[in-house]
Amino acid sequence: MKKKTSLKDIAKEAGVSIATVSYVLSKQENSGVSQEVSDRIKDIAKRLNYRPNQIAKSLQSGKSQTVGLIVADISNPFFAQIARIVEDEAKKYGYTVIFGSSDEKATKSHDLIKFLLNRQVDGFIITPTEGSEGQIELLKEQNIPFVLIDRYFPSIDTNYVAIDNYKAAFDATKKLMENGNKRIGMVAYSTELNHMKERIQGHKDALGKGIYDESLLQEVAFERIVENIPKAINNLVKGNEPVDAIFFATNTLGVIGLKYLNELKLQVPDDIAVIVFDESEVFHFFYCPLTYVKQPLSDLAKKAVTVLLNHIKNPNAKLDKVKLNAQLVIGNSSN
Amino acid sequence: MKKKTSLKDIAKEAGVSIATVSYVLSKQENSGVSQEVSDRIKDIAKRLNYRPNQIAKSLQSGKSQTVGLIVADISNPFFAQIARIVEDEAKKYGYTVIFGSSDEKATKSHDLIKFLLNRQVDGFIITPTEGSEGQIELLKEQNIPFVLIDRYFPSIDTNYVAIDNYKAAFDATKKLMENGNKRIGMVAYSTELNHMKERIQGHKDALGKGIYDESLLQEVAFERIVENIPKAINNLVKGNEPVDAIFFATNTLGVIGLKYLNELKLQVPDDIAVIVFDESEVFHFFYCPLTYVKQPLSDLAKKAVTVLLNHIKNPNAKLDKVKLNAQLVIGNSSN
DNA sequence: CTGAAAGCGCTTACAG
DNA sequence: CTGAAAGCGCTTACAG
Repeated sequence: MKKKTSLKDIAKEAGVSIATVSYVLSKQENSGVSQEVSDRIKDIAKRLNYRPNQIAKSLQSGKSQTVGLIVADISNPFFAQIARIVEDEAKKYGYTVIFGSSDEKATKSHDLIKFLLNRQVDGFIITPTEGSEGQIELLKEQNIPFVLIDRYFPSIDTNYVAIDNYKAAFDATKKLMENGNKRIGMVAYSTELNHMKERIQGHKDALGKGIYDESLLQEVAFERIVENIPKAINNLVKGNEPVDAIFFATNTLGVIGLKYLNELKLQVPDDIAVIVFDESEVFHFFYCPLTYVKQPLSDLAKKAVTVLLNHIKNPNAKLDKVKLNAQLVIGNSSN
Repeated sequence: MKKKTSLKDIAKEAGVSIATVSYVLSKQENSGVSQEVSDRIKDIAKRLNYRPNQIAKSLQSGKSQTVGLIVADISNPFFAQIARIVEDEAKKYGYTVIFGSSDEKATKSHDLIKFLLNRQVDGFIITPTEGSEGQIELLKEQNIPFVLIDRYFPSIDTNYVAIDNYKAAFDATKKLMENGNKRIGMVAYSTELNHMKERIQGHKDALGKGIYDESLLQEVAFERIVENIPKAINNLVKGNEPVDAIFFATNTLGVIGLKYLNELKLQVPDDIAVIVFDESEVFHFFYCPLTYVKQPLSDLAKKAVTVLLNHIKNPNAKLDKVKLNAQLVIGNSSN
């Protein structure tokens, strides 16, 4: 097991001090080391396959050049896509990303934050879970840079990058109305998280006081989607007043919901019109083109990184509250 | 911006040395610090919200308690799932995971390895890309613990955890034959990577000398799948001797392929029988249940972590070469 | 039962 | 143009 080569090794070999080697190798052009010595050091470094120890640098600088990414579940394609973009974007600026999955549980998210804080991450990108307000407040108090993504807490003054969910849901429902649908149901998650509340409100307001009634909104719990989505859909399509259309509030809800509509032999869009929030590969696979609310995922994630790095650099920067617009897309956007 | 509290702060507050605080807080029961002092230190640590600096620990110990996970693309659900399992499994043992996506490019993979090596990862879990043999050899030479996952190089003696791809493909094709199909085509990636070679060979051998002919194998390049899969399928179904069945060598190929079969109005399985290597949510969505080769993804990823951590602990452990069996699953395995 | 000291690999004023 | 020294936050023999 060869030892890794350190500055000390190079210094010994070159017959100079560690400091000199450090100056040369950290490319401070103005270091004022003679060309001859500089070249010799660089040669030796290359020959010995020198790799700077980022850990030591971090300890010295107090900066780990690392960001923590906390998502609900990295295996969910929505978050996996975000992770990928964050990865690429962070790498551009020399940052590494460490990720963790909270499973929508506040306790897990709290553990993750502590774990990553021990790891000295310079900042966080977080999709906050329900009930995690306390943790977020704590990060604020400790002046740890972070940005919330996808969701945020209106009650807490933080950086965030999100979609204008109200408008997106409003537009989607209006679209269904324009197409002649009267009763438009919605399948949503039952949660206090504001991104969901906004989507629900958008749907409600689009329909308007006269038309909207409570039975049009079907909420299902995160943990029980497979069992409860069919129930929700039955409530919408099998009552006295079956709906003409359904608006699914997320990708996952849409996947499972459409699968169930298939089982019911309900044709989309002939029997029932459907709009799904979010677009995923899965839908490109459906027997007919769907309409979705397409989130600008790439912009969302890139912006989150930009905002975070800016706040890491400049702790006193004023907070960024970014809302991006989603788009209604008919058919697959990749086509 | 409050400074983070360090051992020094606690020591000062408690009126003891840093060493004593360190002993108490690292829970060496046998440290021999008096109960009274120990309690006082713990109180102060709690009050000051002490969080050990993992970076400093790492520098001291030479171990970062971090593993590098290099996959082809974290946004691909197959790898995202692996990432999730690796995350959970690694966390159990106190390890953090840093991931990176190679996009199946050897240069990117090489850069990632160097980047993560600077970060002092204790070891790697890698899905090697075509042409990355050199990098893998280098890791070996430097005695850096690593395990290859999903694929490996038969020519290099390394740890790996993979599927018995030959058997899986052989069984899948045999299954199609049992069901009465004669001409069975295969859509595969064009690559030298052995997992693909083995799948191709399994298909070939199952059909046997008499039946197999070159035109049954359609290979498409990683970079051009969207354009080339339709071509490949046309070759299979529109020639003089159209195939009865198609075996898709991966999940992604299956998704795009089935979508195209749909466009051709070919019914599965009535017009054509299909088996897809790998199972994903996407298929649960298809209008009829499919048959797939189901990889034990969870076991695969867990095993990879176990193997890696074992080799980190015990650098002289003999190499682990693990092949797991895939299963033929009819319909959705989650039902 | 407790502390002084060295060291992990690096950077950065400061002095010469 | 170059080096000695201090320090980042921690651990760990060693001495007392």
